[in-house]
Amino acid sequence: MKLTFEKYIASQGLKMTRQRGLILEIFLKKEGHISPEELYSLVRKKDATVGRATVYRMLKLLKEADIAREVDFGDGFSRYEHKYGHAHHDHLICTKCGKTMEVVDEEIEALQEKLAGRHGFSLTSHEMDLFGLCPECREKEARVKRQPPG
Amino acid sequence: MKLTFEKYIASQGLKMTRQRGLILEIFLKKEGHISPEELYSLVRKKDATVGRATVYRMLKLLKEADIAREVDFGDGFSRYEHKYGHAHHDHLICTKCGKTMEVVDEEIEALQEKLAGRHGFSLTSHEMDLFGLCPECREKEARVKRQPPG
DNA sequence: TTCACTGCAAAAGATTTGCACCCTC
DNA sequence: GAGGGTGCAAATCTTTTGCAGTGAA
Repeated sequence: MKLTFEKYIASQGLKMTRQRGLILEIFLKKEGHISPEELYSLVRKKDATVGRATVYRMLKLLKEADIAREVDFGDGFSRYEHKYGHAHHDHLICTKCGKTMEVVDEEIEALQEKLAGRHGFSLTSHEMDLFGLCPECREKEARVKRQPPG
Repeated sequence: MKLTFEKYIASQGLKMTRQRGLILEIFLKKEGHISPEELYSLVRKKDATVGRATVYRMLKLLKEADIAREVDFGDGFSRYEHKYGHAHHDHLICTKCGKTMEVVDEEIEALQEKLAGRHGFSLTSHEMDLFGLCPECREKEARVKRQPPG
């Protein structure tokens, strides 16, 4: 993965730097998605001199190098996840506690292709986010109903 | 639809105003999605005294009244669409020309429920955006390949 | 008459950019 | 040594908010 990035960097006539190495390392360690701000704060813990702009610029680069994927839960800020050991997947998002799960359903994937095909589209990517209540929050909800406060 | 809004307004102890009437009217006329800025500029054409904040506040209200749905294509700004004659649907988006189509596939909808259920989630909503090339852009693409410029 | 509503301008919050200096290659 | 990279602060861009005046019920 690091190699992939170095190859990309070289192919574009760009340069490898201490900052890029550090950001990449931390980004790859993080499973699931991470916001630029979270990443920035993790990076700062290791090296407080790195600037916020560098993190943003690096994320853009990672996307171009096809190492990161940008996801958007529509809550006002972006998130990124690396593709290492992470094939494409969709998200189950709890609207109460914010927990997310990565899921894939091959049947759905296939139907998406068919659906697009029926309209003459050729698909390059998709994003599917399913919002609802996670098991824990459903349980809590049920408990509240049984015994209302007050 | 206008009635639905008026009912909602009344039920919340809010008031109907000239601005709200105008924004609602223009919003309902627009098929497909519209960004706050677009809506604002359409409204200004009819009444140049309406403020941008009023449009934003109205969109929030329309969402609460369950008349509008917010969609997010992850390009940095929000979009809204009304539900009048618009059942739930997903989107096919051309990454080249930006054209969008509304689509629904009952089979996919059903599988989404099943998928969520397998993980103990109860769904309240979802967003599915399929990105790719529309028929026209595919055709153009193919033509370019056959006869490269230069 | 009472509050909700409005426009404006300022504020907020995420992301980008201009610039002078730094450091790979 | 050349040219890309960096940090910082300022700039952008979308959306929200505070406020004093306005208007619906």
